[in-house]
Amino acid sequence: MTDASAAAQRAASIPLIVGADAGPRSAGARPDEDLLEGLNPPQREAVTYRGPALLIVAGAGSGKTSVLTRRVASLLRTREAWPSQILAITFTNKAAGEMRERVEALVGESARGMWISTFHSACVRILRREAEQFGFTKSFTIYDSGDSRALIKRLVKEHEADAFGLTPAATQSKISKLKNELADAESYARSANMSDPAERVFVELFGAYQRELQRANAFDFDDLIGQTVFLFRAFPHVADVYRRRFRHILVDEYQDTNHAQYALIHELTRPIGSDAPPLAGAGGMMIFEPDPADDPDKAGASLTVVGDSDQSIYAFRGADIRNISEFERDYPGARVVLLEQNYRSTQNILTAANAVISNNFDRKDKKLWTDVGAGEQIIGFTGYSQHDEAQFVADEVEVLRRTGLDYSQMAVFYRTNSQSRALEEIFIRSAVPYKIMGGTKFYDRAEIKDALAYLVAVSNPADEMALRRIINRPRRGIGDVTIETISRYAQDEGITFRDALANSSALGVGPKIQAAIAHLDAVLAEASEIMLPASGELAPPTAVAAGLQLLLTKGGYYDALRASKGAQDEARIENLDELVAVAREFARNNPEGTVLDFLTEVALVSDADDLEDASGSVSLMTLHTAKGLEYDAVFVTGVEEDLIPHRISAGEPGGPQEERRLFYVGITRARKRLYLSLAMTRAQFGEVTVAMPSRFLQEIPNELMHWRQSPGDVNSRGGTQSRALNARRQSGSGFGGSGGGQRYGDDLVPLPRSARREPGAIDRFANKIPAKVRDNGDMELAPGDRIRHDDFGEGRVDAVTGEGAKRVAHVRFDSAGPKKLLIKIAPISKL
DNA sequence: CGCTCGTCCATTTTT
DNA sequence: TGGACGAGCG
Repeated sequence: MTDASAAAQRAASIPLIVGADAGPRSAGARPDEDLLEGLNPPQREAVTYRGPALLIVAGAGSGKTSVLTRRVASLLRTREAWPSQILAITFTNKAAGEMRERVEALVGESARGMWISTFHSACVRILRREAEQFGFTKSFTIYDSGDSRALIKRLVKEHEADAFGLTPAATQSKISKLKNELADAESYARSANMSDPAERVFVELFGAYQRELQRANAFDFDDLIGQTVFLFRAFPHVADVYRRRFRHILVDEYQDTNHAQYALIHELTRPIGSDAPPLAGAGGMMIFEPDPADDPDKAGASLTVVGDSDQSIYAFRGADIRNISEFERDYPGARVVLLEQNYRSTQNILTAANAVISNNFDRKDKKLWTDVGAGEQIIGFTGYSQHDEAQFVADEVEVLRRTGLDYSQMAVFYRTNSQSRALEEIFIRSAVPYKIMGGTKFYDRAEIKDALAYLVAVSNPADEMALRRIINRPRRGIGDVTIETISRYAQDEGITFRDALANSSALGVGPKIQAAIAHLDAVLAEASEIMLPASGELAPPTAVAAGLQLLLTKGGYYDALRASKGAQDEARIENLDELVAVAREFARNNPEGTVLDFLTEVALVSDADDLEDASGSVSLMTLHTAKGLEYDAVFVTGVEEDLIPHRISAGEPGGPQEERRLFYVGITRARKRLYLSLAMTRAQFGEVTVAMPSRFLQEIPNELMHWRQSPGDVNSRGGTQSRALNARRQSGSGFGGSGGGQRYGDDLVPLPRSARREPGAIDRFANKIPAKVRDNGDMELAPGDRIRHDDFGEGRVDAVTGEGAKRVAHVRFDSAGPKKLLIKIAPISKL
C-alpha cells in the first residue's frame, strides 16, 4: 500500500500549495475555507481528509449530505480534481439531482462534467459506450422488472417449470438474487445440486433467460450493474479508461449496496493497468490480490463512502451490510470518521430512536444526540379502524397547518403502499392537499408501457418482446397464431422478428392480416426515419415527441381509444398526451437527447414527478421511500404487528431487525414533531382483521410519549366514536354532511363514546399494550342469540360471518338498528 | 380472434 | 377489495 499512501500524501499536500494562490479569497486562507464554516470537527475532517479510502459513518440527520457536497466542492475548489474526474453515486435519482444542485450552489459552473448519478444510470452510460465490446449494441433496451417478469413468465411456460415449483415470481427473484451476487447460470450450475430436477430446470431457465436478453439486446436492472462488472473484468483496457478518468469516487448510502455494486466500486478503484486478465464468467468469487503498481500515477482512485448500518433497509434485495461493516478490512488504511451529532431532530425523538435501535444486537453502539433540547413529546394515537386513524392524521395536519406549519413540511409514512388508500380517501374528504411520493404508477400503466414499447420497437429492432407487445395493440387482428407464424418464418429465414414484418407478403397469412402487418411495418419505418436519421446526423430535439406522436396516431392507438367507449379510455388518452408532454419537456432539457436517452430516463427514473416539488401538499410515502428525507412533522402510521414488523419478515433471518431499522429510519425523519399511530382493526384483502400494537412501540420509553388515545382506550368501555365520523363536527368545519354513520355502513361500526376519559394519561396503559386489548376469547354466537352491547344496548344476532379472530356478528339492535361487530373485541356479552 | 365473464389469486419494501 | 388470468362463447 505504499503507492496508496504516497498518493494520499501527494493529494494531501496539494491544498496547501494551491492555497497560496487562492485568488479572490482572502490571502492565506484555504480556498475551501468557507466550505468548512459551521462544521463540527468530525464533519470538517470528513470534508478535508485526503487519502485512498474514507468511510464516513453518518448517523441519521448528522449532516451527511452537506458533508458530502462540501467534500466534492472542496475537491473542485482546490483544483485537486477536475469535475470530470469525480464520480458520485447516490441511491436515487432525486438524491443525485439534489446533490448536483447543492454542489453547483457552492462552486457554480465548474460542477459541470461531474458524474453524479445512481449506480444504474452510471452503468447505463458506461454500457452505452462499451456495449459493442461484448455482443450488444448501444441501442440496448433496459428491461424493468415488469418486462423481465413477462419474459420469465414466457420461459417458465415453455419449460413447464411450474411443475417444479418454479413460479415466475420465484424464478425472477432467484435470478435477481444470483445476479446481485454476480453469479451466472454456469457458475450457479457448478455449485448447485444438479441431481435435483428442479435445480436443473432452474439452471435451464436462467440460461435461457440470459440468452433471450442477449438476443433482444437488452439488460435487466441487475444486469446493468453485473454486466458492467463483467465488462471491466473481461476487458481490463476498458476498465482502465474509467479508472483513469475517475480519480475521486464517492458513494452515498453505502450500507445499501449489494455485492455487484460493491464489486463495481472495487473494480473502479483498482490501480490502473494492473489487471491480470480475469477468467471470463468467473462469477461469484472475487480475489483482490494486492496489485504491485509501483507507479504512483497508476494508483487507484480515492474512495469515499458514506453510510449508516442502522439505516440499512434493503437487505431483501441483496444489500449486504458487510460492505460497510468490513470496509476497513477491504480497504486497509481507510480512515473512519464518525458523525453522531444530529442537527435535525429534538432530543425526545432521538432518544426514542436510540432506544428502538438499541434492541438490535450485533451493532456498533452509536447514540445520536443534539443540543437543541428535548422538544415536544411524541404523540401516540390509536384509531378504531384505519379510517379513524387516517382522520386523526388529517385532523392533526390541519391543526399543525393552523399553527403556521406548511403542508410541505409534513409527511405521512406507512409500511406498505396499500395503506395509502385509506389515507387518501380521508385526505380527499377532508380537503387536505397531499401528494403520494414514489410508487408512481404512471410508467406502469398499460397504455404508457405500450407507447414506450413502440419507441423501443423503433430504437432497438432486436427487442422482440417490445414488438410482440405492440404488434396487436391496438387490435389489428394479429393473434397468437399469426405471431407464431411470423416467429417461425423469422427463424427459418434466419432474420429477426422485426425484419420478418417487412416481408409480410412472404408469411403466408391472409390478406387482411398481411395488410395490417405491412402497415405496422411502414409506421415503424417512418418513425425510425424521424428519430434515427440514417446518416449519422443528429435528430432534431423534437424528434422523440414527434416520433411518438406519429406512432400513436398512425399506429391507430389514439383512434382505437377514441372509438372505444370504455370509461377509462379517456384517461388513457390523457395519459398518453402526458407522455408526449414528458417527451417535449425532455427535449427542452436535453436538446441533444435521443430516443435512447429518453427511454433510459423513463426506465431509470421511477417517479419522474418526484422532481416536481411537493410544495403546498403533505407528502405520503412508504418508509422505504422516506429514507434520506426530513420533515418538521412526521406521522408514522400503521405501527402494528404484522405491518411493522411486517409479517413476511418474521420468518426471514434478520427480518425483524431490518424492520426495526425501517422504523428507526421513519422516526429519525422528524425534526420537531413525531406521531405514531395505529388502528385496532384493519381491513385488508376485503377482510377485517384485528391488529395488535407493534412490539416496537414498547421499546420507546414511556415518558417520551403522550397517548392521545392509547390502544387501551379504544376497546375498554367507552371507546370513542370514530373520529372519522365526528371530527369534522368537533373542529367546527362545515363539513359535517358526509359524516353520518352511513358512510361507514359497510364498515364495522365504531364504538360510540359514552364517557370521555382524560386523554394522555400514560400510566394506565404503560405500553403494556397488547394486554389491554379487549378480548372476548372464543365467544360463540349464533343467529338468534341475544346480546348486550355496552353502548348499543340489547340486540339480536342475525348472522355470523368470518372465522377465528375475524368473526363478525350482524346484529339488529332494538334501538340502535343493524350493526356489524367484530366478535372478538366488541364490548358485548351474551345474554 | 376478441370479448366477457368468472374465478382465482395475491397482496413488502424498489433502482 | 380489486387486479390478473383463463375458459368459454359470439
